[in-house]
Amino acid sequence: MPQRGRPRGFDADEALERAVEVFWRQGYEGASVSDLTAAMGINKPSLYAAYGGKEELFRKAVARYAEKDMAYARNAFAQPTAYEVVATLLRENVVAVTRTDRPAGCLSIQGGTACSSDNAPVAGFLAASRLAGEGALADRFARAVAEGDLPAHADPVALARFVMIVSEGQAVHAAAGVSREDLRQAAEIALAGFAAASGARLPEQATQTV
Amino acid sequence: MPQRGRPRGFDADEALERAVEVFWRQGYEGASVSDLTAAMGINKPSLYAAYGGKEELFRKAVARYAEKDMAYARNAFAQPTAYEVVATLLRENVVAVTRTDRPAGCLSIQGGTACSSDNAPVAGFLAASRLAGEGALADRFARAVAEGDLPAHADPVALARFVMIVSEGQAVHAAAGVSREDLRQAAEIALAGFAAASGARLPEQATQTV
DNA sequence: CTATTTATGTACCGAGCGGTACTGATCCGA
DNA sequence: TCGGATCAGTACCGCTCGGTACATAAATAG
Repeated sequence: MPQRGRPRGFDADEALERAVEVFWRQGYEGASVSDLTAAMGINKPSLYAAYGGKEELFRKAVARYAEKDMAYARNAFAQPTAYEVVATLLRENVVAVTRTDRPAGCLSIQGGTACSSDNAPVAGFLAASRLAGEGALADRFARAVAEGDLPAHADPVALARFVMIVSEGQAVHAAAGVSREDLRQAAEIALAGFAAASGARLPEQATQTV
Repeated sequence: MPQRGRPRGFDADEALERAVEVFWRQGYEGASVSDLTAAMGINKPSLYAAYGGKEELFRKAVARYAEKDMAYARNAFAQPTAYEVVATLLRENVVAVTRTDRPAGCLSIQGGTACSSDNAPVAGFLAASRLAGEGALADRFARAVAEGDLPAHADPVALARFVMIVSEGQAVHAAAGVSREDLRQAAEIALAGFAAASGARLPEQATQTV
């Protein structure tokens, strides 16, 4: 179907990308519509016509973030063993939250853990999406138990929770300015903890020490 | 020195306590001055006269929070061994971020990890205070190395970072509504990781498994 | 008593918020 | 070339923001 009417004067996908960065840096409440339109290079009515409003734009931004900036997580899930899943997840998470071409931390947390009662749905939406990722990881660990890759007594849900907690802590730390190398050390300690607590089969020799 | 002029019609300390809860639940930016005065039971001019302004009130609220709600941390630091310091810290942190008589999570994170550029000092202040706690923990671990309680090759700074990362993740998770018991499991995994990675002397038998 | 000092409560300030009405500009199809 | 459709830009909406002026109430000092 050919286009009808005047064509859009900006790239909606690229403008959304700019919005991602503003929300990431300033949070949902800290990002004003004026901040957003300035970064996106458009006017307010264009924002409302193309995305529906501030909250809808935020949800679209989070979706884009999950697809582009969290791609490493899907890659991690595809690793053959639970240990390698966690190793990839934690190490790649450290890289993701400390990219120099991106705001520090993670949009899912920077977006807002707390907010005014008016915006409570936003914080709830972010929390739910984080917990959804945790559920997917638990499913992956359950598969590992079924495959004998994790021992039968391992608790997939508890292990997934631990890994996500570490990831979230890494993101908070990164937002505070902690360096990639410093976070890497912490990731290795967490990985050792995972190995010790889960009884996971290790790829090489022993757990690392700091 | 006797009082001069009309006496204050409210308890400044109790009102500050109410402000702590509002900031904790809604974050710095999400808490409007009207929200605060309503919860504190005072009018705006009283707030400005007694505390100086919104940002000053927030700083006083954080100070009060650190003194009252983080008392468990000072208790943890006084434990005799590094392992017990971490065990107390992580376990008590789980309790602190899931109190039913308090907002979920931790003011230091709920207060705001990201915010508008106008309020950047607030986020920076919170990040700095978290990292200060991490430094204190690193000092405690350094003492443990000196005392032979941690092996000489243990890295106090890296270990402290790991523990704080887990604490922050626990707070984020708690704010998302995860239960105390669920967080406890994660704390035990982290503790096992600390033991495995640090080579700390354990109080009893072996590391726990989930 | 009056004078002084401090707190309270109302009413208000300029500024910015999220969101929109309206006027033109720019494309398509007929 | 013209009509319908969609977008762009300005200018504005009501509302709330953080913060304050001002008049009044309640205490002490003399």
